[in-house]
Amino acid sequence: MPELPEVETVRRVLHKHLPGHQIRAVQIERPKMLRGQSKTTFIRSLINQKIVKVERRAKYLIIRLQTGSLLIHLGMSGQVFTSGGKKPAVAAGSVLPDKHTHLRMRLDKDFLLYGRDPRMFGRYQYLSPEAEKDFFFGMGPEPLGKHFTPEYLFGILKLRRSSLKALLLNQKVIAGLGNIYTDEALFQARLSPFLAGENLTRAQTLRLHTAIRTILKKAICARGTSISDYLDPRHKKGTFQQQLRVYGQEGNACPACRTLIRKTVLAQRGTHWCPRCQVS
DNA sequence: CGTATTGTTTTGCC
DNA sequence: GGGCAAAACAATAC
Repeated sequence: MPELPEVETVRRVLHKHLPGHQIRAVQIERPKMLRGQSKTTFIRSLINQKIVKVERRAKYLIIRLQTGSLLIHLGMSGQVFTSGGKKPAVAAGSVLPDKHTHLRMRLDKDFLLYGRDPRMFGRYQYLSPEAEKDFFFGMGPEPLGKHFTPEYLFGILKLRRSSLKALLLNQKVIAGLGNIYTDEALFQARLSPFLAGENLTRAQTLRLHTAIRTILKKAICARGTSISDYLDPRHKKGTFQQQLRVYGQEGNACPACRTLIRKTVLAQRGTHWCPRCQVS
């Protein structure tokens, strides 16, 4: 379930290894992953291009090329694996590429890059320099960036009647939060996920702003959350699952007050909260 | 075999 | 025309 911290972890690993490499061959096994873009256009756009750097916007990986970029969204179960020199892309005991490996790229110096996605909720896409401007238009600020201020958050929540849960998941409000970090941030801020944005006080907004940034920074430090299948490009698990306080903790005691953590559906998502700590 | 899982896009209502 | 909610969509594990 890659959200901002997982995608950022993947970005950092890729950025360490990929820049300077040239793309020699591209295979795409499941054209559906291209979301309508033609396979030939995709391959023709990538081939012989040199990778300049690897960036991230929201939950999107941007592998920047000399001309345009390769955009990767990991969806729910997406993984990117690389290997270079003597290091295999294949973890000991695993079989790669397998039937879920939809993207295979050979770079120079026998460097490999695989895209794997069992549920195929993710996407691979080539973006021309012009297309990229439109693609991210209207997306909310990066929560760890300078545009995400308490004033911005207060201003945008004030206008909205939706629940905090729905608003934090809305990428036009804030970019990069998913289900796990939304629930964790609301718990840390001691705010009910049911609370409407417009009812938030300045003090509560400040708490939420701090909580979002703190949780994301901690999760990046922990290299993300590996609950079911998330792995970084070198097959390394994250460790933030050890620090989850509400997500997946239904029926367990709240770490702050020992009340049992509850779970319900809100904004069409599984939502975890402490009914005592998160009352308003 | 129905249910749960999630992020993005689409649809239709107000 | 924008906010909002719900559905659609992608596919698998259990």
